[in-house]
Amino acid sequence: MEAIKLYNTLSRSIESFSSIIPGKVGMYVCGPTVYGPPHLGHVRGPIVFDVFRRLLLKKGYQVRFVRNITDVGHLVGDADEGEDKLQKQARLEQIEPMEVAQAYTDSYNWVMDAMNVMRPSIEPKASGHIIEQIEMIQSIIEAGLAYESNGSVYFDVDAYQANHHYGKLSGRVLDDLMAGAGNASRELEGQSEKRSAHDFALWKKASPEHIMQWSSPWGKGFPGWHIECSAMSAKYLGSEFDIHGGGMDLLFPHHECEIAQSTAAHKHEPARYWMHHNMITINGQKMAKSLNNGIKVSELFEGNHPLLSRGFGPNTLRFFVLQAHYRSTLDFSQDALEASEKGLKRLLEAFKKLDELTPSAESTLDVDSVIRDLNQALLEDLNTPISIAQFFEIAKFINSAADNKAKLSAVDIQKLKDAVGEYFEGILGLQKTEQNDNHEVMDEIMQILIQLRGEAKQEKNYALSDAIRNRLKDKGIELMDSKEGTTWKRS
RNA sequence: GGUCGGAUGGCCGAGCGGCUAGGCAGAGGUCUGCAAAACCUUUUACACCGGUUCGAAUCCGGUUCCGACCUCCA
Repeated sequence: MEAIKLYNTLSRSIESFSSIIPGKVGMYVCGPTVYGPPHLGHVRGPIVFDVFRRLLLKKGYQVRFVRNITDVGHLVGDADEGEDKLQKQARLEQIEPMEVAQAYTDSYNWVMDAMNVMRPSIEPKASGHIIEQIEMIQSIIEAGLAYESNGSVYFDVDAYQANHHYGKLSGRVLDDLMAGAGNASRELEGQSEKRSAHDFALWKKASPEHIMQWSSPWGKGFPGWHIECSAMSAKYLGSEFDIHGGGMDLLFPHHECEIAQSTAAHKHEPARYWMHHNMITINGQKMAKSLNNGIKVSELFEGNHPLLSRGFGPNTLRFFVLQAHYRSTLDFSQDALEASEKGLKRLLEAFKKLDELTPSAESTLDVDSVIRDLNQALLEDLNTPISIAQFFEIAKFINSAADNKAKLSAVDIQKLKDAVGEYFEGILGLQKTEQNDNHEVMDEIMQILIQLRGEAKQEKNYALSDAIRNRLKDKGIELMDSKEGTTWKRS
């Protein structure tokens, strides 16, 4: 089996990957909190980890890929202290919290499907694993590393610190955290119940008006902010599994807390490799709700956003994401999207010619080395931009051969076809055809037809103008004339 | 304030000690009824100041900017 190298946040270095059980990989990725429509930031992680999963599969591993849905427990900012995000949204929309969660889960998965991200092997919901979370909290209490206080349960960081290193993943030092805590003006709810400011909640007591609450040994409440991932990863992948992935913004406190909780409950660390992808930025800043600079995926697809003059398809978005290395920030702009779209189009046009090439007796191009580099790049910490660069080499080969400026043998042509199938489609997960259900582009086309038909009408060439209208109608598009002009719609 | 990361040509983005990254845009050419596509050629780089080295975008030190995390976040 070829060696896969990946950057492990735990060691801050690139390591050779080896699985706990030979040939099998357990992978857990933090999924979305489903309280809002999917935005651009939701897109990068799933794509990156999807490519890594596909790489593992292609290299012969059996992979169990778990990605959770968080539908409970997270609190909103200080403006809405103590109120569950889902509850808040539900109140606004006058529907059940679970209905909100379901709707956003569906739209999230719709986006994932559109981007050709494989569905997880298991997609556990936090709300469906309350018992597991309670059990895990109990074992942490039994280990003497958590305490109950006024109906809530907190993780005792100081007690844990006696025998473990809280902060080993993120490189935090407890004293620094204290220094930082003094700086934070915001007073979190229940701070006085804690023995120490850096203790974090495993279970939170719910106020009576709190809709989402469950019975527990400590009274009615809801699980803490980090316990779900620990409980669900252990349930489906075992208390020790291979890879845990997520965004860099989750490194601290979320993943740090996961390590502490799991270690407290299971006496050993949960994951061997921690993978973190970097953020998508816009004008150099990450997209965040607090900055109000997020772009919804639907807005991107439709071009319905102040920063966009037109829409871009999901395949383009996936390509755009993979043109940057996953550990670098990726700056979003219309220009960057356009460059990706054009580049992708060039690749797809070249691939189409693959079937029409007339083979030569021998090749004048080194197909093997390009494919070798392509494979090597993916094995080296998932260097997708380099692997894509090799596909541009391949496109150049194909185009040159099509122009009779180079020769490719039948064997090499087949190798290129296989590379497109195995790597471009199989691992990078890119589609060979961009389904252009793009309203902006469609509308531009329609405006041209409408204008031509208008000119025909001016010349009283009604045979032609009617022919245009009738033939469009046959294709399911209706033209409607009015004083203000002609509009169109799908009938 | 603490911790960590980054500054690459008009834009996006690789590289991390010597060898063209790549894409988009720009320029010239070939082809072409015109366009487009394609092909060939080509212009713009490594924030700044020192140091190590035969050789540095790449290593070390300093400076200046920018960002992430410390709070829900992908």
